[in-house]
Amino acid sequence: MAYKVLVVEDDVTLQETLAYNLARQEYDVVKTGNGRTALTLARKEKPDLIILDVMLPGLDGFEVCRILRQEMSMPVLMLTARAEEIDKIVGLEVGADDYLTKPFSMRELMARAKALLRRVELTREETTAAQTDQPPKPQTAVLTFGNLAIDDGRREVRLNDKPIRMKPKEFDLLQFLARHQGIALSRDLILERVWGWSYDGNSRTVDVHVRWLREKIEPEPSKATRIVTVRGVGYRFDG
Amino acid sequence: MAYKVLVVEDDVTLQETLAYNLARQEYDVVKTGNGRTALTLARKEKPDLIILDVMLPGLDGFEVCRILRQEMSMPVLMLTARAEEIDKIVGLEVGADDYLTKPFSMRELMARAKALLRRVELTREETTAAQTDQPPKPQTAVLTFGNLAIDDGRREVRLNDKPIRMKPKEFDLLQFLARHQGIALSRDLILERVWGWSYDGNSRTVDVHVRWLREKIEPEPSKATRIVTVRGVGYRFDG
DNA sequence: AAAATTGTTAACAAAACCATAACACCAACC
DNA sequence: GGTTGGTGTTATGGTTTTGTTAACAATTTT
Repeated sequence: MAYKVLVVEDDVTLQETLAYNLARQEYDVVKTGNGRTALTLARKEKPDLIILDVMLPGLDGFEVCRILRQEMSMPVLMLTARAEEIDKIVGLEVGADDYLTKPFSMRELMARAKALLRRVELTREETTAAQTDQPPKPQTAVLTFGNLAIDDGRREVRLNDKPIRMKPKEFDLLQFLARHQGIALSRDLILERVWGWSYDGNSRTVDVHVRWLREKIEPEPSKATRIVTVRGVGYRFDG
Repeated sequence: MAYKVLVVEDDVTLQETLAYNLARQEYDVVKTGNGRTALTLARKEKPDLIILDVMLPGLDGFEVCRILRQEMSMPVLMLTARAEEIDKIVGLEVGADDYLTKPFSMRELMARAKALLRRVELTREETTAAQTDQPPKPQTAVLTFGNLAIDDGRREVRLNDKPIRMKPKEFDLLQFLARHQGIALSRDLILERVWGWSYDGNSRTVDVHVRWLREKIEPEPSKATRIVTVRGVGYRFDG
């Protein structure tokens, strides 16, 4: 699922640049230039990460961070123009998780945001596994279906322990299908999750890729038993 | 005589903040953002205390600490962003004297630094006369993959027991890949971990370095089997 | 100061990838 | 049995990604 990022920055141009770049990474973006609104939004939207400027009209970034810290635990990345403020930012007093001093490169900001979100991912897996008593599906391990193994870490698919060459999209698609094994998935959903929401194209694309997948993992591609067609809907992966 | 403190932190701003605060306490400060330079400086300057960040480009803090521990005995205070690393830090594996998790307050850091230096003062008095003239015995943590050995301690790569000349970045890169053997690593991740966060350049840089590595460790560089390309992602080291 | 070494970038070549179109097929409904 | 709409299949050309080399800049060594 896409991460949600709250951008709190009163400089309109910077705010938009940030939002644009984050959106390009397929993050959901919520933005505001006001400290008080930031609090409201944070409570309502429960973002996975907050990018927070220090200099804000009204309630400043320090305050916002401090207050949020008492209520929630999402990581906060602070932006500041003054190096002297850093003590305060990463210190106990405010307690941000990371910071950047202006001017900063967008690349670095993205890298750091990504790093913070990686941390979220780890804890998220732990906690969701604890909550649901569903069969815990470790996202990192190897999905195995009989003689078929989908190895996340190596980004490799093996059939009878023999690695099979997969194109990137093929791997992503197979992984997505396999992760939702036994559920009929619509082409639209598949497109959205594997190709990304910004993809604007023909849903027949899925068919073609499914065909290629079948070629590689089905003994008889024309009589598919693993990736089954669900007429009127899309496809379903059966172990 | 004033104490000498070595600050190893790649985040320039934090590095400066640390240096500034230490200098205010009348300590002599030597600083670097690079793990390897840290080793050199430590050997040359023989500081009384080292403040060492874990996340460093190239040689990370764990390594630096581990290597130094075999040669010298000054206290090491480690900085980390992740609570999970603590066991490792204070455990035998790394053996730091103290640690702080980011974010921390400058006040607390200063307090701990002072405490560690107090300990130095005591031992210094006791042992100034009876110095050990035993040369440091570099113990080898060697990653071995068939005929390929990556010697952490000596910072040397051997193919069929014959040392191979490696540029620093090449070694760092190879080491990083080898440490995460069997996992597909994205160019972004590689850049972040080997070149550092603030690196702002082209990800093709990785390609070029990989090429050079392959030239040195692959029998047939164009048909790489050790450093495998994972299309759409990056590279993977297979033993 | 010259020379060697090293890291980075640019530019081009080569390979892989993928969306789409066009047509064939099939299954359900009338 | 024919029609219709959904799905299967294949080929293709444009795009993206990666490989490779060389040149340049920066650094270190001599």
